[in-house]
Amino acid sequence: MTISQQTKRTRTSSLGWMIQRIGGRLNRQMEARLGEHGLSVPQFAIMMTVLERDGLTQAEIGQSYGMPAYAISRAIDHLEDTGLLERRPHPTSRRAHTIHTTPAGQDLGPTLFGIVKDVNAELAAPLSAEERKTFAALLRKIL
Amino acid sequence: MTISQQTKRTRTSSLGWMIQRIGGRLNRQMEARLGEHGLSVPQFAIMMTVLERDGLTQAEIGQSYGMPAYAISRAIDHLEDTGLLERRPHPTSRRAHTIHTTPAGQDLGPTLFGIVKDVNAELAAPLSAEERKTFAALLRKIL
DNA sequence: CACACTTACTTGCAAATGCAACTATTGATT
DNA sequence: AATCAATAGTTGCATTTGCAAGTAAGTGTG
Repeated sequence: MTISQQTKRTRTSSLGWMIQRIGGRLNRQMEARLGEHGLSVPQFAIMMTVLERDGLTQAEIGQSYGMPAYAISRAIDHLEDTGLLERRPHPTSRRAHTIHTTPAGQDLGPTLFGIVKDVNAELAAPLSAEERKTFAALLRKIL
Repeated sequence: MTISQQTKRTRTSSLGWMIQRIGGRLNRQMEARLGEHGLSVPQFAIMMTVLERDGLTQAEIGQSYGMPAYAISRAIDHLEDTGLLERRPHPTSRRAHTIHTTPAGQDLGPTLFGIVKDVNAELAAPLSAEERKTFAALLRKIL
């Protein structure tokens, strides 16, 4: 087999390659939609985490999304600047902060859910209801 | 339903969210493995494309991977510096280049295939042979 | 309580990225 | 042939990212 054929085979049969391409497309779509509200994808991820559970520390947010501490730190800087989140002193530890949504942050929730819903609908469009269930189950196994 | 529950639901039931997380993990694994050979993920993608078909123009490479022209331009700068690829004048157009592997670039092929194979094996590990086929078919539909 | 060790978070700096503007061709229109 | 638009590729500049080092606070051990 030639190198060319082998490469093509490696690429077209690779689960990872396909996931990366789909992920890239997804990312661009999310960036486009979130950009309208001045949010980046990492900022959005943090917003979702804090909307789900108010009062987490930065370290806890990082763990829940697999994001390095410095990225959390800087993303929250921005989110505080734009008034969507706020840092408050941790009740028992003086070095930690707890992170809370502001009213404006709360208000943004439904918009964010809507974006996720739209992007997912577009993603899943080529699949039947049955296939979507199967696909979700397989993703959950891998995750 | 509270905002918290709604957020959790949005996150855990979202195909896109899961794909993003898997994609991120995949990316970190590839970065770690490729880093040993001084390659970034985009550089790797270009190497694979050129190994598959020698003599493409930069624009063609960009289309085949959905990468903007400036990224191709700069990635090839690096790949030329490290001696894996080379630009040659296009036979009919004086503004385009054709991109070719050097002997060193050819030699790297098998290593790259090996990395893709390893990372994919790890990714697919939680799935049975049957499930892998199903998963690949579903990914192909969405791609 | 002094010591080293870990944890929580921040920040300086270098490299990577994205956008928009740029040069140089080529193609299309008249 | 002269003009205008589109294409191929590059580059300056601002923002983002990642690493490594920094500060400050908490933990554990003798």
